[in-house]
Amino acid sequence: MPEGHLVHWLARRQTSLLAGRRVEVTSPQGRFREGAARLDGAVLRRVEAVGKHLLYHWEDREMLHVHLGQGGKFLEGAPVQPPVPQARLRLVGNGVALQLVAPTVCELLDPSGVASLRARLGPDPLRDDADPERVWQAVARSRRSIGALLLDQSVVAGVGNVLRAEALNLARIHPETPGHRLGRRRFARLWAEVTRIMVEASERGRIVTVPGAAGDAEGRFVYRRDRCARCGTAVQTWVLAARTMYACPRCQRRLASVSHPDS
DNA sequence: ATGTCATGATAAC
DNA sequence: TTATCCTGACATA
Repeated sequence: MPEGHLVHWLARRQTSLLAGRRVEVTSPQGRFREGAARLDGAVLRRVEAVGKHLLYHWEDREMLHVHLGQGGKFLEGAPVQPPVPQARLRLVGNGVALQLVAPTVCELLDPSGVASLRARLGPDPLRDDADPERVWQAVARSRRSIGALLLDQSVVAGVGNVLRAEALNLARIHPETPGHRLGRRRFARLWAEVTRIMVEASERGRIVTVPGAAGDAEGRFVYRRDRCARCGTAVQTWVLAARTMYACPRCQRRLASVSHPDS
C-alpha cells in the first residue's frame, strides 16, 4: 500500500543493495517470465522513483517498470530461502533476494514508453526537478476540488489517499475547495506540507504526521481516525474522487462563499 | 467460507 | 461516473 514516499524509499534501498551488481532475474509466479529472461544476468545501474512508479536502469537492457498499486510489495530476504511462489519478480544479487508480490505493473519499457510514462506524470514533490509552479498552474486553472486534484497523478505525482487527507488537514484546507478558488497562499502552504510530510515519510519509510507519535493510527491527524488528533472533533468521511476522504470539520472549514455540494 | 475494504489506476460508459 | 482488475488483510459467520 505504497504512496510516493515508500516508492522513493524502496528506490534508494534497492539502489544501495544492487546498483553495480549483476542480478539474477526470475519470475517464480510466471507472469513475467519472458521479461525476466531478458533481464537475467544484467548489471543494474540504479533504481529510480517517479511518483509511485519504479524504473530500473540496466546496462544494455530495456527499462523495467514496476507499479505496486494498492497491494503490491517487495519482500527482502536471503537468496537461500525458497522463492515465494506468487512472486511476479525475483531479483537476486549481493547476497539478497528481492521479491515482488501483487504489483499492478511489471513490464519492460522501450525509451518511448519511458518518455510517455514521464510525460503523463505531474511534478513529484520528492524529486529535485519538481516545479511547484507547474502544479499551481494546473490547480488554479481547474474547477475540480483540491481533494480530487491531489490524487490526480498528472497534477502531482506520488500523493495517495493518506497523504491527501493529512496534508489538507495540516494546511487547514477543506477538501472540496475548488482549485481555482484556493489562492496562492493556501496553495503554497499546502505544497509546503505535502513536501515536508513526504520527505519525512520517505526517510522513515512510513507516514507519521503527528509529532512524537509512534503507531500508524496514532501517527495521523484524520486518516482512518474517529476523531481529529488536534482538536478531538469527530472526523467526517465521504467519497471524493473514488476514494474515502477524511477531514476535520473544525480544522478544515469550507470557504465562506463557496456553495457546497453537501457530499 | 464468505464478504468487504484497501496507502491504486484504468477502461468504458 | 461506474465497473473492473490486482491481491492481501481483516471482519464476520
